[in-house]
Amino acid sequence: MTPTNRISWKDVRDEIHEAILTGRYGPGDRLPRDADIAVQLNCARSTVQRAMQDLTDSGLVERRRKGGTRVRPDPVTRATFDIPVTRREIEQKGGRYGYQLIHSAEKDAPRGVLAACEISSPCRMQQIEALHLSDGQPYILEDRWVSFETVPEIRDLDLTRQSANEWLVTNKPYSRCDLRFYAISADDRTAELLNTVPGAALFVIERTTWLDAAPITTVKAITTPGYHLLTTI
Amino acid sequence: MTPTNRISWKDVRDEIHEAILTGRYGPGDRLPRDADIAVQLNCARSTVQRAMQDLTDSGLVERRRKGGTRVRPDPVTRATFDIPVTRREIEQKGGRYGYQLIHSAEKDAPRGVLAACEISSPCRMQQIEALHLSDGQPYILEDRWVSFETVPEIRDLDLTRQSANEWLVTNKPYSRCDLRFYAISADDRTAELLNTVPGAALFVIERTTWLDAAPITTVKAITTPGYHLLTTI
DNA sequence: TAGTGGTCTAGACCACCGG
DNA sequence: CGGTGGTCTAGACCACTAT
Repeated sequence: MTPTNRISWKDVRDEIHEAILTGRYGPGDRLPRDADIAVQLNCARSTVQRAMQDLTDSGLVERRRKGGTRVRPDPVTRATFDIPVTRREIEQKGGRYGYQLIHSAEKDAPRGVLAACEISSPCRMQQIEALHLSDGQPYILEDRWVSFETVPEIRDLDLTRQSANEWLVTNKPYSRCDLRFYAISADDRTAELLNTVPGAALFVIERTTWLDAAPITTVKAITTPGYHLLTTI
Repeated sequence: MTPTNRISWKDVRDEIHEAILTGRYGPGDRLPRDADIAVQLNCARSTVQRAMQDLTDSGLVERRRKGGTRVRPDPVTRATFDIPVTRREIEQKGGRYGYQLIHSAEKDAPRGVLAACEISSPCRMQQIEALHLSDGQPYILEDRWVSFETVPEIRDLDLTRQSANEWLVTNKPYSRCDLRFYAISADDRTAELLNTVPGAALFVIERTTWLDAAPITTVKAITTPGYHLLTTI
C-alpha cells in the first residue's frame, strides 16, 4: 500500500476554505464537528483545531462551544497593519532620518485630549510637538500629550535629542491601545510646519495608550500629502 | 501536597510578555529554548509553543528554527481592522442603508487602475460609480473598476438593485488583497456627490483583489468628512 | 445537562538553518 | 551536522452554552 501522505493543518484549512468559497457552506451555515472532520480527512482532531484557529483568526468562521463552527454571516476583510516607530519607518524606506522638537510645555489637557484618554476630570499634561524628517523634508508632524501621573519621567527627558515617540515605545509598555485613522485639512500653521499648502488633505494616525486604566499618552501623527498606509492580505 | 494548578498557555505568554516589558529581555535578545521554558514553568513544550505562537502573531518576538526565539529588534504596533461590507457597516451603526448607482460603463482602464491591478497591457474594464447612503445622507462614494476577463458576469448584473460591492464579496473569492489608506481633497464633482464642499479632506480606502495572478476589481471607497476608522488592541 | 470546542500532555518525527 | 522550532498523534479533561 502507498502510505497516504500525512495531512497538515494547512491542508485542512485550505479544504474548508475551498468548501466555503465554492458555496458548499454559505454564510451562517454550520460546519461538521471537528471530530467528524478529523475522521473524514483522516487526521487528529487537534489538527482540525489548528486549522479552525487560523480560519477564526482570519475572520472566516465563528466557533462556539456547543454551538459548533459556523461560517460568519457577515463577511469582512480583516487587515493587519504594522505601524513601526517613525525613525525606523523612514530608514526602512531608505531615507535619512531627522528629528526636530518644536515645542514642549506643561498645559491643561483640552477636552479632545481628555476624551481620547477617556478621563473626565481636568488634568495637567505635557504637550509635545515635534517634526520627523526624511532626507531633510518634513515627513510626520507629531502632536503628543503625555500624562504626568503615569509618566513622571517626562519632565526630565531631553526631548531635543530623542523623540518622545521612541522613548515611550521602549520604556512605557501599554496594556491597551486605541488606533484611529482619518483625514484632516491642513490649517495654516500645520501647512507651514509640513511645508505644504493650507487646505491640503492630510492622513492622520491617532494613537492613545493606557497601562490598565491609566492613560499614558495620546498622539496625532499628521502625515505629509501623498502618504499611503498599505498592507497585503 | 497541594497539586499545583495547571499552567495555561496564556499564563506562559503573560510570563514571557512581562519578562520582555520589564527589560529582562531587550530588543534582539535571545530567549531560552521552548523546552527549557517548559521545564522551568512545569508544563508541556506544546504549551510553550502555543504561547510563542501568540507572541509571534502580535509582533513581539521572532522565531527561527535553530536560530531560536528573539525579541523583535524593531518594536511595532500591530493593528487589526475589520472592514465590513458597506451595507452592514451602516446598519451596524444604526443607520438606514440606501444605495444609488451613479454610472456604469465599459472603458479602457486608465493608467492608475492598471498600476493598481499590476498589469501593464491596456485593458477594457467596467467602471462603476455608486453611492452608499446612511439615513438618506451620502456615506461612501464607490469608484470601482471590474475586470471583464475575471468577472464576465458583470455585464449581466443589474447594478441598480444590488451594489457591486455586495455581489463581488459573496460571489468572487480572492486569493490576494491589497489595501491602501490615504487622504484626498474633494474635487468639485466628488464634493457635490458627497454633499460637501470642494477641498474637503476625505479619507479613502482603496482595495484591489486578485484570484491568483488575475485582477478581479479595484475600488476606491471615498468616505464623507468626519469618517474615522478605529480599532483597539 | 449534554454536546461541542478549548486546552494540556507526552512522545515522536520532520524541516529548517546557523555554525 | 546538530540544534531549534513546527507539527502530528492519541488521549484526557475542562469550560462554555445551546437546547
